[in-house]
Amino acid sequence: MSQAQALVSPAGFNVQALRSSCSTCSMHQLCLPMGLGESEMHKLDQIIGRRRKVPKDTLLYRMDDTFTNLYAIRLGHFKTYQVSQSGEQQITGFQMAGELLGMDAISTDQHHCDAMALEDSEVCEIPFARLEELFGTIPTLLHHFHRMMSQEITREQNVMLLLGNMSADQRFAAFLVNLSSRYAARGYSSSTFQLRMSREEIGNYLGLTIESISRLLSRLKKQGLLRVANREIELLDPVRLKAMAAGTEVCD
Amino acid sequence: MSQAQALVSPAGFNVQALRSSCSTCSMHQLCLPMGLGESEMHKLDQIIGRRRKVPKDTLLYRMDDTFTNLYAIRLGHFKTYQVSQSGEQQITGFQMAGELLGMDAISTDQHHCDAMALEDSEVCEIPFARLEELFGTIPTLLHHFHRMMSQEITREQNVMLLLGNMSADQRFAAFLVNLSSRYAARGYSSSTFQLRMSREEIGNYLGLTIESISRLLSRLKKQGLLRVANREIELLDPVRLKAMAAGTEVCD
DNA sequence: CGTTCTTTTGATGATGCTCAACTGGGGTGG
DNA sequence: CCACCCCAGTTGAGCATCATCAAAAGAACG
Repeated sequence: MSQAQALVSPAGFNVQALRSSCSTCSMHQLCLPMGLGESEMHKLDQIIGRRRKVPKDTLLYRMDDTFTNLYAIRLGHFKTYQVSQSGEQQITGFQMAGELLGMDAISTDQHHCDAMALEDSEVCEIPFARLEELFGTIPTLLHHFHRMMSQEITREQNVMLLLGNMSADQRFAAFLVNLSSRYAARGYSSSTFQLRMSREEIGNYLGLTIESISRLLSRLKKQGLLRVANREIELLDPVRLKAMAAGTEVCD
Repeated sequence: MSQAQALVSPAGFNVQALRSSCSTCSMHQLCLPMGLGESEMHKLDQIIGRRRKVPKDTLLYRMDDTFTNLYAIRLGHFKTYQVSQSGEQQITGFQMAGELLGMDAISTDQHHCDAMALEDSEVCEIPFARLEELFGTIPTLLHHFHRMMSQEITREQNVMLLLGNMSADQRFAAFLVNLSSRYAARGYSSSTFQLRMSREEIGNYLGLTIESISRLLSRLKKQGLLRVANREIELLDPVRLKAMAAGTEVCD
């Protein structure tokens, strides 16, 4: 029975339906199997474990858990955060469909952060040991995996730049522009989208307080750069917003 | 002619002498060849290009350079920094012997930052394409490479934590403690070492100004936590310093 | 031994934080 | 269906931390 059939099985719920299949996944051009041929993608499918649902506010993994799987986000949004020695949490990233979770755990075989679903989500479990075996036979896969790890490194460097020497205005504008482009890459609107995270979470990520985020939103709204209704956001002037992130446009 | 012979060749300067050899390198237990056997290390030696000298204040590579090599630091210290759109630079890391430079460039085949020597240094050029070929035959090497990339990711996450919600005191203490442990791992004193970077560079890295760093140094000196003479540093009370980094000990 | 660059120290000020009160939307129970 | 509550978010006032500006002192270099 093919997986496509399984997915429409009249039985409704079906264990087979929970098996992941890269070829039928809308994210496969952004995710690990990018650039693979049919047969290679099939090999990858073989090692990918179950598809796992992660309800909102639930942990996918937790700091110090032993590392066995990477997770590809199939659906939904996550946040990853570290907890400092003094108990403060620092959000290190917001991840969306097509992105890979858990790469920071390879170095010590222990996860270095918590990963929590911001909404009901689904991930594909990828046993890392078996993935490494596959690398030997599919160089394309290996190369793309390296690109994804490298991309994570540069993403974090950009956040360091943001936290290290950008003003509150710039940080927030950069944050919105970043979200916008990631939604665009997924075929969604680059101008209208829902924030999946609270103001507090945005503030934490950007090294600011919830009050600052709230004020920032109000000001950008007043300046006609945004339309805001709760977590629904519309970017009215992406060009000026980018200029603001770059520090060209001063927000007054 | 063996490489060991080449190194002591009476001819003095000698092209062979500039060939790298992992087995004779004091850093090989920290660096890429960690855990490799004799023959595997030899294979790695085969692909490693020349050993390259990088004089102080010289760029090893520059942002937007096309990526062909990773670099293993054999000797010396480097800084990597990004330049923001507004022209500000943000130092993203200080690297020392045994560490790998250039991993952020894999994702786009272009370097994403500048790498500059903080003192006269030497690196081993590692052609990445050939390294990837080797991965197919030496799984241990591949696995360790993944660990090194992953380690870079967690390192950066720690910096995000530092920049995102630590006070100036905590940042600076964490910085010193980090240097200390890295020197310890290399067999140097964990309490006495030379800062290879200027106060300005420290400040830039930590998201602070040079004046703040200077004041911080003066205060820690007055409190008896440090001895400072120019760039020579002695940590007099590592325990309290760690407590300060953790936010337990308040610096008054 | 002068020149230049880095560092130190002091005085002042702005950005973003803290604390506090208020608003509004969504869910729940009467 | 409405009233109420609760939580997330908003707004305001005052304040702290760290930045900025300025000047002097000290190291490094030729």
